[in-house]
Amino acid sequence: MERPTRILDAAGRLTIRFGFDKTTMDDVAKEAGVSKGAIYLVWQGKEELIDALIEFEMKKLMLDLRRRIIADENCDSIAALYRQTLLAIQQNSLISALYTRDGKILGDFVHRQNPERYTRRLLMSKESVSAMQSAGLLRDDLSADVITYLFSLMALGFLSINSVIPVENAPPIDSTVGAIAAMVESGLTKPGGNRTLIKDSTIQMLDLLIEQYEKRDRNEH
Amino acid sequence: MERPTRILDAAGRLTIRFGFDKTTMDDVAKEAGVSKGAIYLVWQGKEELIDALIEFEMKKLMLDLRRRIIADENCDSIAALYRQTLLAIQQNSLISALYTRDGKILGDFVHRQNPERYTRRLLMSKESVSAMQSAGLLRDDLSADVITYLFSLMALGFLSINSVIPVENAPPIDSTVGAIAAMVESGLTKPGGNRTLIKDSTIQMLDLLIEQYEKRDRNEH
DNA sequence: ATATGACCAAAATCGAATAATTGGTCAAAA
DNA sequence: TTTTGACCAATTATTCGATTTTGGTCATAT
Repeated sequence: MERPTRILDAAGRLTIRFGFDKTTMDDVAKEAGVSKGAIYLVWQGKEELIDALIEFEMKKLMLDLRRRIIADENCDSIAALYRQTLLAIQQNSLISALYTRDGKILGDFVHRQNPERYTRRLLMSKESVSAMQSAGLLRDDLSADVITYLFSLMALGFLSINSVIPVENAPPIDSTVGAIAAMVESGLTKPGGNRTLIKDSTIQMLDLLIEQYEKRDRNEH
Repeated sequence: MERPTRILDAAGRLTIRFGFDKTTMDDVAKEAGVSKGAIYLVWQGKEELIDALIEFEMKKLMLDLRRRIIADENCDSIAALYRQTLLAIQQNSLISALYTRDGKILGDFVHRQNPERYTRRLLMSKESVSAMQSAGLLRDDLSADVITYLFSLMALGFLSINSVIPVENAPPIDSTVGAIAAMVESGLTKPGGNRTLIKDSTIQMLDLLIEQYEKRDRNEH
């Protein structure tokens, strides 16, 4: 594994355990098995390292989501897509924390910086929802804005509910996301419509995003 | 207005503004226009006052919800019921904070006490969901547990999303709850079924709960 | 009977001085 | 050239006594 990647990996591990605040450059260096100076050979400072870490995790998320969608042969509906998206985000503690604004992980760090910088909206943008409406895949008696908001709201609830209802009282994750997907399927999508392209076009979009991350990586070194 | 009620009112106002921690007994007395001793004539201490405040707000919530359901002549579906519930909770800052575990309002106080004491599960219990399934009102291909969880999860998302997406970027509340209700209607409920009793039986249940609060009030003084 | 607010002990807060840690650098080592 | 880790200024954490605030009481006033 490349050295910068090893460093980001270490930074990620420590950030999930201790949060941005309590993770020091020294810790990262030690965890990655390199000297502190080595970090500064790649990034300008802690802020740049964290930015890179988030990009790194976003890229990991996109790759994971891509893998999931390809593996799921029934992934030909928006509901199924949404379900894989939820599962992928939930697996990535850092992006999850970023999305739910988990104070434990974000700490004061993001608050001191421009907090807007550390918000991720993730897929299901207004534009794509709008496009899916036009394609007859989503019900169109609700505005694209509201549907997008609904997707965000359910994701937030799903990702943060375990701090309100302890996991031992919660149903298994699979049945929860399954139920969300079932509700979305019959509650937000439109029967019929041309579904054959959903999977392919989503993967294409993911490829585009992943390509962008890789291009940025190359430019920065 | 009764004096204990005036005190609870003052306590509520201050708690919403400053949280449990920063609200002192002196402040409450001053805000209520009574002496500090007067509070201790009614309650044993701060903890008891806060407990009473929460009961008080829960009762207000129930009364408000009752009023809403009666006023809404189309309130003959679970979706419509859920919608009024969300609106009612959202209007009550304190219960809302309790539900979402808003650290800003709860402060260290509830953490020092038994935190379980300060969690409210609110309507849509497993039992009532199960009953509605038996009555053919909710789809039964999803377990009552999961549907209950879904209701909790959406409520949590709805009540806490404004700290993730700023209100200026959010759709109006009415259209949001409207969309949630629409999604629940076609995504979780079953077409047909005997709806005529939904409204009446819910009001009956609320009356029972409200009666319990009033009985407890009478016993305590 | 009822209500008050001065009063008290305990807890929280402040402030300044001290100690420890942190992000970042760079001369020296590899 | 590439990498290191001792080093530094600056920020942050800690200590601890002084001060203030807080929850709670009760002799007194109404």
